[in-house]
Amino acid sequence: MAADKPSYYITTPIYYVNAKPHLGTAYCTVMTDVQARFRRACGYDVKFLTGMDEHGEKVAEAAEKNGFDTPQAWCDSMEPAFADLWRALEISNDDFIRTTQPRHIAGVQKFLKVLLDRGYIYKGAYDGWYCRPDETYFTDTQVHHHEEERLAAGEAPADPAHPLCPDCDRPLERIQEESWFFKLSAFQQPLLDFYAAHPDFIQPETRKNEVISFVSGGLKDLSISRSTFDWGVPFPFDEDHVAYVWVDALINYLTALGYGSDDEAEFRRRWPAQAHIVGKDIIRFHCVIWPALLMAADLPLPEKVFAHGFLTVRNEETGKVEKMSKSRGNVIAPEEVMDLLGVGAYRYYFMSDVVHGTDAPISWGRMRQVYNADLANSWGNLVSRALNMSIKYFDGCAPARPGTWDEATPLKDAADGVYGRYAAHMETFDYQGAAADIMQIVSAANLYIENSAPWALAKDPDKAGELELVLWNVLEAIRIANELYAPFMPAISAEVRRRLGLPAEQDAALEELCQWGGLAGGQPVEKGDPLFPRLQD
RNA sequence: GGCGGUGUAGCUCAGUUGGUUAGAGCACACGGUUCAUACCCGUGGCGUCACUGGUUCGAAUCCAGUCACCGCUACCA
Repeated sequence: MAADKPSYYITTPIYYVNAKPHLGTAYCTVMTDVQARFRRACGYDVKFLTGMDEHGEKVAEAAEKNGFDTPQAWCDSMEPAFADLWRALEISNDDFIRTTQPRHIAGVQKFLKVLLDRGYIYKGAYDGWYCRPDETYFTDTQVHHHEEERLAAGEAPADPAHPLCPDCDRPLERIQEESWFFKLSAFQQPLLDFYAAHPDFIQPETRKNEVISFVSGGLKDLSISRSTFDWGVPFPFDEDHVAYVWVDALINYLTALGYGSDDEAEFRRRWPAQAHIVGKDIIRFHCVIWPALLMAADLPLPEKVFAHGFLTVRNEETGKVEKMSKSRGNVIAPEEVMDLLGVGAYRYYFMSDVVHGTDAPISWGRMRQVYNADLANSWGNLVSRALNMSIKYFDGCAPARPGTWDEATPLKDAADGVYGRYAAHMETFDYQGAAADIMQIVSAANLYIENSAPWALAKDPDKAGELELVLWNVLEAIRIANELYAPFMPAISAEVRRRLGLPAEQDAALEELCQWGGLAGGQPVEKGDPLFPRLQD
């Protein structure tokens, strides 16, 4: 926890406890992990937070339905599903917050008190439609409009006493209840001003436009308490009410830093967060409600909200792109992908072959292509052929760094400046671009081997110096590419480092590690089994 | 209904303020090589740049309209 390093605080959403983590959850978490690992490599003091969202009526119901004595016991039983998958996917989160933890509850209560003291919440009455499963209120016009759409689509009219939820199509209830409201309406202009002053706050741009257009349309005060059930954080000043799950959930980003505890040092040091990674479906909460809540509490706003798109599936028979759904039977589970590709390639595929920020089609065929082309043929095979020649021609060792190491070669040219290009891509979550930057080195190395034909040099004793230079160049390029790959494929990179005879821990910052000439050479190396065995059709 | 986005080779995508024969990677075909995971290297074909019309000496790139898909939004403006 070096105090001299700048803090980099990055989060995933906290995932809803009732659903097991699926491909999309894993996608978001891996994306965040890659950034966290990249930032650590760059020398930041990173805190990477993920966790579980455990409150709400649906959770209480699920607990009962599944025969658990308490909602808490149900939540506890779900935790391993997340913990196990994250471990399997090499997720390097520094903390795992659960909204039922005392630290979180204390922080939420403090936050609510602050809002009350500052005059941003008030008690009112709500009269309208309520979707119990979604724990969400709807206005008459929203409900009416949805009904019109359904009728237009040829569906049967709903029971007027129970029209259907615009979100989930389940029956709504008419509810009159006392509720606490947050003065969201007071923040319309402050939010618009903030978006204008911080053009990078919401990315990608298209999401920013949506948010601005939504806020420009006017904001209504938000009901932030529920009194029809009690599985939630109690209002500290009104015990009949529990906090609306979203308000409860958003505050996790603060409570994980100790907000509301006896020691708020970490909170003061790390807040505001550098990045919240979220799915496009929850930008409203992260780009409107959350900033407004923070403004109301007089806290600084996060630097960036990055909204990724959804993974879709290309139907390989029809060629059409489909949403993943149980009814279509096209759901792909993370475990299935891991079984085919292994963890490193799993991460590499989703990070390098999908455009983050838009909906992105995936397919088994594409996975196999990317795996074979990039990982088996290009990267894995490069490592394999280089180590093999090194061992064969240099007695089991890497060649020593030649005196002319600093002279221009195609590989030195390819490596010079790669860090800058790569880092620029990584910082904007353009992992596809970053992966392409690395692949340029890999391709250059394969080409360089071909053109310098070390196997021919090895046959001529007079060419020993040249052979040494060539192979050292190749291994040095591999060393650098491998460091750049590390955020994508941590375990694979560690293994390549080991085979190269390099220390497991690198204490220099990534930029320094990518400087040409770092490989001293002379150390024993090991070929090992193929890193990415080629997939056969 | 309004606002916005997307539509470029079989696949995933680039195409800057309009300018020579439209690009990359993968896939495919052929040739070369052998250190390597039948790998790597080279060569090649592949596209009416969704459609129609317009502006221009010249448009994938600008304008209008049409179609398809997607997102946000909506009591009228």
